[in-house]
Amino acid sequence: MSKKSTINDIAQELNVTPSTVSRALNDHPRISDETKELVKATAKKLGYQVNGVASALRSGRTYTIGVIVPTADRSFFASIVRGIEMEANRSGYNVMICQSHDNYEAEKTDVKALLRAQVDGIALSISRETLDFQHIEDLKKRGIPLVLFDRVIYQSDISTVTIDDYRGAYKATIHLIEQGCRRIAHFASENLNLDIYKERLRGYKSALADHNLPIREEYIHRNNLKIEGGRAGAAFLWSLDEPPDAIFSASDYSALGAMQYLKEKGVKIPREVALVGFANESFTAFIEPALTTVHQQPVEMGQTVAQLFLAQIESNSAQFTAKNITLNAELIVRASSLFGR
Amino acid sequence: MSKKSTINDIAQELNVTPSTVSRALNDHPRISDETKELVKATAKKLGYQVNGVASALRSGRTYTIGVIVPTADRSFFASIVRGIEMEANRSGYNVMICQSHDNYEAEKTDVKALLRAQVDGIALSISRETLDFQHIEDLKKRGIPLVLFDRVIYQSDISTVTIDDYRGAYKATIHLIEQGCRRIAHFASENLNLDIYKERLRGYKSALADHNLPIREEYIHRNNLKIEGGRAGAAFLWSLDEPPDAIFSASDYSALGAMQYLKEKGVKIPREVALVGFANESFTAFIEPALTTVHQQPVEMGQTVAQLFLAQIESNSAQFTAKNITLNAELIVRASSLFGR
DNA sequence: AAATGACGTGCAAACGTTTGCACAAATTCA
DNA sequence: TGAATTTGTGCAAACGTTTGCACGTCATTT
Repeated sequence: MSKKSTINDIAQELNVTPSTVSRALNDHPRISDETKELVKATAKKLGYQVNGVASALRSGRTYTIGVIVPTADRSFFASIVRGIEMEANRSGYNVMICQSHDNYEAEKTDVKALLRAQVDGIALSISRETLDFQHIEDLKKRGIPLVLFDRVIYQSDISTVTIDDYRGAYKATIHLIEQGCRRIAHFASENLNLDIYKERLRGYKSALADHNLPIREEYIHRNNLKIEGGRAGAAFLWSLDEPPDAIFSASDYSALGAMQYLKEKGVKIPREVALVGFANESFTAFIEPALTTVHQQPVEMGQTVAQLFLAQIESNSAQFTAKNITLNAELIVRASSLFGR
Repeated sequence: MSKKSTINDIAQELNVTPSTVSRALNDHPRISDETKELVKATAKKLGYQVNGVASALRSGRTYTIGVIVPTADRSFFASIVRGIEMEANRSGYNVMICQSHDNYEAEKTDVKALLRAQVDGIALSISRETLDFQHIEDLKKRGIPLVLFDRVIYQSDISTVTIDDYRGAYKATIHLIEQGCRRIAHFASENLNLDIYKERLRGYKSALADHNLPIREEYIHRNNLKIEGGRAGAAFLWSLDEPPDAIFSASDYSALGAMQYLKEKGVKIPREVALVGFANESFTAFIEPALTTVHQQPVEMGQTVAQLFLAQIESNSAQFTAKNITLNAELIVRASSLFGR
């Protein structure tokens, strides 16, 4: 009920001007400590709450950073968001989260909504469906601070944070080779417009090449990297004359799909086939056998995104040079890849 | 770079006043179709984007609804958020998501941040740690439209959306009894300040009573309902002279913990003990045996929250009576509860 | 032909802050 | 002691919209 109070109410109460109140609340150096105390006390007394909208309109800064993720319910993205939040909050920024649900149109709508809300900048992980990057270039043109993460495109003036997908995939494949696997299949994304999947494929191929193993095209199965994709992939591979003895999947979900299919078929994991996923989704530790996977340091990624972002904002944007940061990818060995056991 | 354009720019371009432009853009009935066309065309030409902040300041409405969830990376909450988003977007509202991480202080901070952002209302699921509800009453006093969901407190003037935890728990327990289980244990929350856990406990007890089964206090284990809690609970139960032949856990996570412990101990599930969880987290379908659980209709819950909320906003708040809506809980039977097999 | 009403637009204030500039009082410096 | 500087506050404009009120121009009604 109690009508919201404004700095004017405080000003009246104390017989000073709104300017003084504003400065006092913002700890302006030219305001006496005495006045500050008084102002803050009455502010509390009146239950004053700064009107962020008014403040944003005048100052041009909302202290809000917009984050667009494909989906917030994957532990990978959830952790990134958390990392961003942690770091942003420390500097007094808030985070506004939008989900694209891996849909191009939704991604564009989200961008619009965030611009409408006048966020101070946008952190974005590109949806899988997105093929046209005009909306991203528009952001750049408008001078909106922008950081891409994980699913990025490389462009001279755009900052990015990614993990080393290439080395992650390389490590995973090497691990399988070391376990004695020789016929290693790979689940790749059906559309390779996103670099992350290209890189994972490249890492896989390099590892094979470095160990003089042939790259057999029929072992590279492109699917949607979801559970069904993995099932389909496994079904295809086990229809071959010579099925693989290992699968390195570019996604935990398709690895899970394969695992389900193979179990149903009675193929023993990891005795007859070793499995490695990618992303360290939380379920990978719960399933049986537990899935070996590549950890992507999502919290650190989020923190890095926020740091880059804040740096970009503080450095009055004019002469900010885009940075491309790559984080380490770490192999987490669990039961599913211990071939032969 | 291109400086943001405003309605003034459009006005100048067309030799009309900003008022006309504003009205044209908002499809005011008194503006001629001709003018509307013109205005919208030049708006597009200039790449005009409404400044939501300015609009919000003047109109007092941000068309943003704030949502506070304990954590966004549980599929339960993620789905609720999605439901809210769907419904809100349809009415032109945006959603601002905050996570309390089940922490009381963070919850209060989130509320402040949302108020600062002048959201049109708040949807909140109370953190597990929250024992003091002053901040919620403050919201009510300030006249902020408020809807609580899932983890709620009942108060005459606050709208809530919950599922029927009592009947969900009752169904789950009955199911176990029908499977032939007679010594059914329960994992309850260690602090019962949240009604949902009280209700689940009550449903469990009622089901036992209705079938003339004794309620044995040593079979009711209170823990944090996380994985460790479930492990501890199972460890305790299997230290008893007569371990149970079923566990109905108030949470999927503690059910998982119990499952892990029991597997390690060599207890066969569901041959020797049946297991039922609560919430239908996504991993429950993936683990082995797949976990029987209670589905909470989170998307519908989210949609309902949004609807209640919008109704509350549109009905110029003055005479809005709080509603308490309860959704159905549905038992999803999977392998883990098929006792004896 | 005068009165009425609908139509289309303009005027100007308002939303609650922030902030450049100005200015008086107090303090410091030479 | 006078000048220069610092300190503390006020004035008023500005941020980009929205919106109540007013007003002129038509078409319609009586």
